[in-house]
Amino acid sequence: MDEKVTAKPDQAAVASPRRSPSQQRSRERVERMLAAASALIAEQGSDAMRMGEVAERAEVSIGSLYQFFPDKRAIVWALAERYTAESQACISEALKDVGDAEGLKQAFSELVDIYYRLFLAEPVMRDIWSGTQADKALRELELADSRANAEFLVAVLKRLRPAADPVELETIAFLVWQMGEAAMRLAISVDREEGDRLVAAYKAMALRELVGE
Amino acid sequence: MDEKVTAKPDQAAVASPRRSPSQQRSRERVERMLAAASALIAEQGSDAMRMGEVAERAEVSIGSLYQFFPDKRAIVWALAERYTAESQACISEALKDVGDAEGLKQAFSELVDIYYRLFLAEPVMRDIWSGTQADKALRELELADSRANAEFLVAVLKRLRPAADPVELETIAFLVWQMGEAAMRLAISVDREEGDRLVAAYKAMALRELVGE
DNA sequence: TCTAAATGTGATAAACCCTCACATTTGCAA
DNA sequence: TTGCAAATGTGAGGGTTTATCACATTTAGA
Repeated sequence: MDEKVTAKPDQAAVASPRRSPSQQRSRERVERMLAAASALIAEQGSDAMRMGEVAERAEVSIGSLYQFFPDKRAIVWALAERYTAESQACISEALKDVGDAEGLKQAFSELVDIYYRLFLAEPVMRDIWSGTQADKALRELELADSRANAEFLVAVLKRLRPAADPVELETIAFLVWQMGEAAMRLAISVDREEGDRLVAAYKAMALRELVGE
Repeated sequence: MDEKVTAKPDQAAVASPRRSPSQQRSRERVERMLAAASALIAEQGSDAMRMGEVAERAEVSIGSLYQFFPDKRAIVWALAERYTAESQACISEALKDVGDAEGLKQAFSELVDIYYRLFLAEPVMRDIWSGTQADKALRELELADSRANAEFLVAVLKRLRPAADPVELETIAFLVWQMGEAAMRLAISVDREEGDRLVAAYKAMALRELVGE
């Protein structure tokens, strides 16, 4: 037989640093690499980002880049992970003290606004979440993130509607959250005016789902 | 100065056939190319699809491939366009005779089911719409498609709620439609049971938006 | 001071996409 | 039928990019 077994690149493989920087020196260099990548993504998008450019801008050899990141996707992934960690903290904070329907309305509404502004202002985040669907590792990160955020919502919902079926609450929260991300992506890819309308419509729809009516 | 002006590939450029096949012979060959591409995408995804493989499987030289498609994305785009044309016809058909709220409920519900089954069964469509965000031409195609489909919905809504603000109806229809696509993408990337729940939840949410409550 | 581990380097292999100069086939007017 | 221009077909090779690896340098700590 002797089939070609060229080991197709396993897209699912976790994109973790191939070597974690243990010395101060290398930790700083890794920061520079990430900063360079971030800047390049902001300028041209992650697809057009070239490993050589990242190395050059970080004042590092291409070899050093691959010392800490197994491949190109791993760099994007590392940036995405930072964003998710940050935003989860923010979301958890915003929702943790919600006690009644009115409070949820307030908090959720603010959260949507914050996210929208973030999407409008952060080219890197925008680019990364756009490419999310094409990359298995990124998609999984986003799903996990979305589930975690939905969990914060579920906690609130359980307090507000203790009689409701937990599975249904989970489903609704997860769906509402994912739709929010979809709405943001949509909103930023049309003109500003329509985007605003779409976000407002989403907000209304989501609140109807979350607090009953 | 003498900057490098390597003409970054203009991702926005329309991906139309570089030469339309005018003879019967070449039209058949183009069909073979598309069929080969479709099969390869089904097997490994459009990202992993190699132009050489497409040519080989279509029993055509690599040069012939590029005679009719300016680049790799153009092949994917051509397949995507076929799908949208087909599905638009189906959607238009399903919605055209809707006269009252109950009819809309019925028709929309069936439409969602059909789409869901399609997403579950069609690896090619799935892959193409997944990659949609990363490719400008594809994103535009999907947006245009979504708008067109939303238009069918708007037509129905205008009949059912003649007093409502047209702009708001447009917004709602567009949003509901886009969320449907997002819900499908989400549903197929989790296990079947949860996927079913999510689609059902989406359906309920969408109907509440469309027919009032 | 000395050594093993950590880190740094860049030429180069490997994989792809796409072009181009040239060959072949087709449609059709004379 | 013949001749010819347009359409179509071909695949070796150019150019770009990702990623590797053998070797050089630096660091931590015994």
